Amino acid sequence: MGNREALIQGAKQCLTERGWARTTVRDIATAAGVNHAAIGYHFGSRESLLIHALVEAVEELSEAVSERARGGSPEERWQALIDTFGTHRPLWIAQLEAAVQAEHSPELRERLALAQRQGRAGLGGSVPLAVLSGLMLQWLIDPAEAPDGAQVALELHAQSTADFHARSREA
Amino acid sequence: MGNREALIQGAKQCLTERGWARTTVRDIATAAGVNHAAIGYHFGSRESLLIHALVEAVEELSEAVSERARGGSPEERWQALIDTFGTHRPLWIAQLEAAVQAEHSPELRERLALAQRQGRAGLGGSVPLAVLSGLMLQWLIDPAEAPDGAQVALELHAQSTADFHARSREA
DNA sequence: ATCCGGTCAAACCAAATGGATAAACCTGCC
DNA sequence: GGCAGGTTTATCCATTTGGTTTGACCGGAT
Repeated sequence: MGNREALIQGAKQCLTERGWARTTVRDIATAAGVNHAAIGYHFGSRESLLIHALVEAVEELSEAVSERARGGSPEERWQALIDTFGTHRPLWIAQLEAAVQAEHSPELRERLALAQRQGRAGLGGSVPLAVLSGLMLQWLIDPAEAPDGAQVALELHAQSTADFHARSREA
Repeated sequence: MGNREALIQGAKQCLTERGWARTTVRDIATAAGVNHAAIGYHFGSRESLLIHALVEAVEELSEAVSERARGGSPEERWQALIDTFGTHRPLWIAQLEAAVQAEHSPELRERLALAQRQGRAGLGGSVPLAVLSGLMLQWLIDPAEAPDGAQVALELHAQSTADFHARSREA
């Protein structure tokens, strides 16, 4: 593995362990087992490297999610997706960090917008994608209170009923 | 307004304009019209101030959301909630930043977990909360592609039908 | 063997950063 | 007036930071 690849790996590791704000060029270089001057050589700047790392992580996550988006009952599918919060935790954290940094980097925002369109296509709508990323937020903050696949499937099913009730109440 | 309050306001402003990673003590002090030594005096450290600011923002957002979570048809309610992405954009950005920083601050995570429980109660379940925060992510990254209230209500309703189809396909 | 482009690392640097210090500044009270 | 409390500011400081420079290194082509 060349230094360039090692740096991206190290950056991904630092992003999940310390987050963008707390990651220094020396942290990344140490994690990668490389001199920190290599960052300037290969990427020009710390920010550029971090964005590269985030983009790569987001793409990996996209793939992992789309693999689990099809097959089985809704409950099973939701559970499989929810399980990725644990199995792919670093990628999900990167995804979250990417969303934050996208507010300050048009390039990153563009990449995320693309991944989002793919996500909508893979999951079959804006709402399933919203549910998935929203559940991720809940799971990261308080896994004990986050719902499982059965609960999600149940609530989604109950939603149309609730809607109906709300409509009639409104009349 | 005392310096302490001014600092929290300035911190909130910096958090939305530059994000946690790019906000320095001097940025905050300038935004607040205050000497940056006041941060040490009132909060002890930059991090402590930023966390205070995030917590305050999250609480403001909680309130704004719960005000709009009731009344009207589902479509109207969803639209009212989606509208807050624009009207309360700074607070939503703070919420997102808070979720990221919660990974590195147990205190902040605790506060967010509380707000999350309130959110579930106010919106009537884990899934509505997930939908709302997931939509926020979509809207921040690509407002043009994010769905409106009608679309969300429609997809939510269609969800149970889709579930049914999936179940029968599975058999 | 030598040259050469690309890669790497040790040392260096200026600037920025978070925080500490200590002196001024109020404001209410005796 | 003058004292005492908390508050605010100007200034200082050590450290960290991102980035650059310079020379070594390496593999392949000549």
